[in-house]
Amino acid sequence: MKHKSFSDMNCSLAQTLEVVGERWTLLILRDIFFGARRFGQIERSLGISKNILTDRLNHLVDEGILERRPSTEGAHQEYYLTEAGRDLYSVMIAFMHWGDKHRPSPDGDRLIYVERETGRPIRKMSPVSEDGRSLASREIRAKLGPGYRNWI
Amino acid sequence: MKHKSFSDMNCSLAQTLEVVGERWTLLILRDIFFGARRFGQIERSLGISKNILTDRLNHLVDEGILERRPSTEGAHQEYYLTEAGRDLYSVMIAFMHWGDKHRPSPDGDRLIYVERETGRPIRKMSPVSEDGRSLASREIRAKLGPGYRNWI
DNA sequence: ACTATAAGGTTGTATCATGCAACCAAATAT
DNA sequence: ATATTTGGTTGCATGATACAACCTTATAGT
Repeated sequence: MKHKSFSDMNCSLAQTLEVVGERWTLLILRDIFFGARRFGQIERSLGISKNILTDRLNHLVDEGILERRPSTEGAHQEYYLTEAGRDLYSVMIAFMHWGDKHRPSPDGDRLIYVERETGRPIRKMSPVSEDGRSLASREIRAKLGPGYRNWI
Repeated sequence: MKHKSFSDMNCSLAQTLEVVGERWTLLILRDIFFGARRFGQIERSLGISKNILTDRLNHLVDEGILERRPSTEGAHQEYYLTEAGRDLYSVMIAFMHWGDKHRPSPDGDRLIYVERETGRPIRKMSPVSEDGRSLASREIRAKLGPGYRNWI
């Protein structure tokens, strides 16, 4: 009676949830996106149990999201995002923007994402047309692609 | 010894995870985005246990993501996305696109998201500058906003 | 009218995941 | 030489999930 796996679900959402869908995982990645490198930094920042953090970091390394590297100074390990890990930035920002809008702090946005070069805020995450227009959910439909095998 | 809550974490990501971060939740929303309205449709589509589906649907209604409405024909209930629910489309597509890229089907993309009007594919989800350029994660930084109270 | 079946759950129980405390070895600081 | 920090591992108690059984109401079949 194990927990059901999503990995046989021929669905890109299900596949992604197998990688980053567990409790704590996206919060760990948040810390690493914001500069955390070491086990103890993440542990203190989140108040997560050591064994859970160990499990999650190992899983993320196994899945190719993080890379574990020995520090150049000192004997500890450091965790770095791989390219696949950096590609999760869109997912993280989409979560952040939803929370900013629908579960706001009474004092305003907690973080503002800006272009590094110009300092100008980025757009709220949203689907975007080829030519750069933001699209609402009802302006979009899903077409079956070559990798489709039924669900629903 | 309850599971730790994220809701005192003054972080938009943590707040959003309290709403849609549990196992199954995003898959349930996927089905509803794709047209499912009834308990049984979702149950059969996902192979989820009835009691878990009941819990998740109630939670999503409580959180203002779904609206439960009696059917006009027949006596069953139907579930509809609220505006806050529809705003989760960005989150779902971001997950989907990551899975398409990094956990692909051998046969190609499973679903292709297109503009309803023109049929042209939308862009891959990515942060976008004010003037519509897609941005990589290293082209972005987070500034502290008025609602910031420390973590990390 | 009577029976069968489907929809939409609720309830119990077994197992998995999480939280917490205790412990530990190696490196660093005093 | 001793104490502390770091980065874990292990064991156990509790919460979450999976599954089967059951239940009520509504619809379908005869």
